[in-house]
Amino acid sequence: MPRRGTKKPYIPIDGQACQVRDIGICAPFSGEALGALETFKAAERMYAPGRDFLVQGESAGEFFTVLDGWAFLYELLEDGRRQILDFCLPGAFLGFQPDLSAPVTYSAQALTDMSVCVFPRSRVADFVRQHPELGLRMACVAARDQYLAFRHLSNVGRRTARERVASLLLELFFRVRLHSPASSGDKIVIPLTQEHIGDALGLTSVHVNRTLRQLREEKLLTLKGGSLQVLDPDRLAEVAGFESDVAFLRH
Amino acid sequence: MPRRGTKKPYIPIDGQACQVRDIGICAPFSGEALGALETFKAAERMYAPGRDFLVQGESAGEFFTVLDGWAFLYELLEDGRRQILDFCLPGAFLGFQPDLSAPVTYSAQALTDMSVCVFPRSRVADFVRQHPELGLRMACVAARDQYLAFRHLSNVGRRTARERVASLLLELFFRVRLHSPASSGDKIVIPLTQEHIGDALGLTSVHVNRTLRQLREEKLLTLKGGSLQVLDPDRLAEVAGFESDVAFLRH
DNA sequence: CGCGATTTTGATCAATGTCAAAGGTGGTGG
DNA sequence: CCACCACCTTTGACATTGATCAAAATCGCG
Repeated sequence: MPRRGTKKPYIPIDGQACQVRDIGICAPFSGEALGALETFKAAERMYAPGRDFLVQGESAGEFFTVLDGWAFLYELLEDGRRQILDFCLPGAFLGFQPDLSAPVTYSAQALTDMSVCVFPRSRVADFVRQHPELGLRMACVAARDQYLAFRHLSNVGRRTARERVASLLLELFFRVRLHSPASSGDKIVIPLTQEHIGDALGLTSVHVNRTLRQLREEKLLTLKGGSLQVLDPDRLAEVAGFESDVAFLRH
Repeated sequence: MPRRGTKKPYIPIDGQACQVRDIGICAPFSGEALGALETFKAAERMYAPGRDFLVQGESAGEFFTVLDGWAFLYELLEDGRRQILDFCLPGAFLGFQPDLSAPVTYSAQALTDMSVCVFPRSRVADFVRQHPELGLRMACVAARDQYLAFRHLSNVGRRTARERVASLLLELFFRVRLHSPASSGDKIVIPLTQEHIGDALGLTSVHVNRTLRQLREEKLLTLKGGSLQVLDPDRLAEVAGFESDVAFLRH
């Protein structure tokens, strides 16, 4: 939803306008505050697919907003089992934690080429004191992320494989379409392997494969070569067990 | 850990000092700001066990800090399956969400008699503008809660029943002991049924029962009549798959 | 003492994991 | 342009975990 008809004061960043101004941590700012926020920002950076740009157990000293591309957060158990905690799309805010000097508790890996906006942890407290809006905004974003994490937990804890797969794919479908004005067809680009999907849902990739085949045979969706086509959103939503409201559209 | 040797300026609330001053949302405040915070607070309230004080789908208009007692957050699927999202102990902060007028996305139920501190959602934005510390504090608490939710997700998604049960009980064991100066023995009060445990871990209560029996037979713990005794914390931690660091002790 | 809720146990079943191997696919260097 | 390679997908046979159903034992409490 575009905010009131005001012309948004885009800040040129390295020569181009910020693409996530309206959905990221900076959304509530304008005018002078936006300029100040610009001084808070430490850098802009790019990562290649497969790159771990946050590593569980290491201290990071910075946090991020995703400007472009996909990433995911994950946790690794000692024996190699992996749980994907969240998929991060443009606008996502990650790496912030209460104890700013402590090691981070999860890893983050790029799925595609991506660019991020980097903020230094050290100055966040000072900056929030000067610009209270930012603290509130961070709390709000964190609350929304908590909601997503809770939904994710319900899926994994209390739904069947079929429901989980349908639910995840449909959620990503909506999240992607919401912020890419181009694609409003039934097809989106989704840079995940079946193993990613399994690791997000607490399933093996083999079982994800079988489940996808089933959904394909029922003409609900196609997932092939990084491209997801949702053939019957309504029926798929039913399978996923979504209630009528689609509150998560807010991302 | 007590903050520097300063005498903490306890606010008398309805005649008694706040028990969660150091761990709740109010921790960073003192002096005049603390007085202001007091004016932000709307009420103090008590709930009996079993009482749903937040209901999924309804608008609440307020959020809470737990002063005393236990509660849990949960989500209900249409067919009655329940996922417990989090157990709330004194100091927990719940009910805050980005869109302050939207319906809440989860329910909250008291497990014991409990008392909560109530804040009005409507005034939070104004209040944060006046007291930026609060925004930062809320963001920090939210970040910590996200960490707990992520751990929970990893447990449910990628661990066996045995590991999940060990992990949850050990975590609660530490969380309880951390804030109740009295109990430093190997026994804590834990007001959960096996069904609660199952609903938190994505298991049936029957299977929780069998798993508990196994752990009991291995002399790792006892859970009986609302009382948990941890007989061998080290071996239990091994079963739970905890890495050496016990970062969650921060709650 | 009796009742509802909870725990415990057994027998059986279904969902999902494991292991293994055969296709696909895209990218890279010769 | 082809061949090869790494990685991903697909499928089959079988194993295992945890679910389901059902009933008995126990507990807390009025």
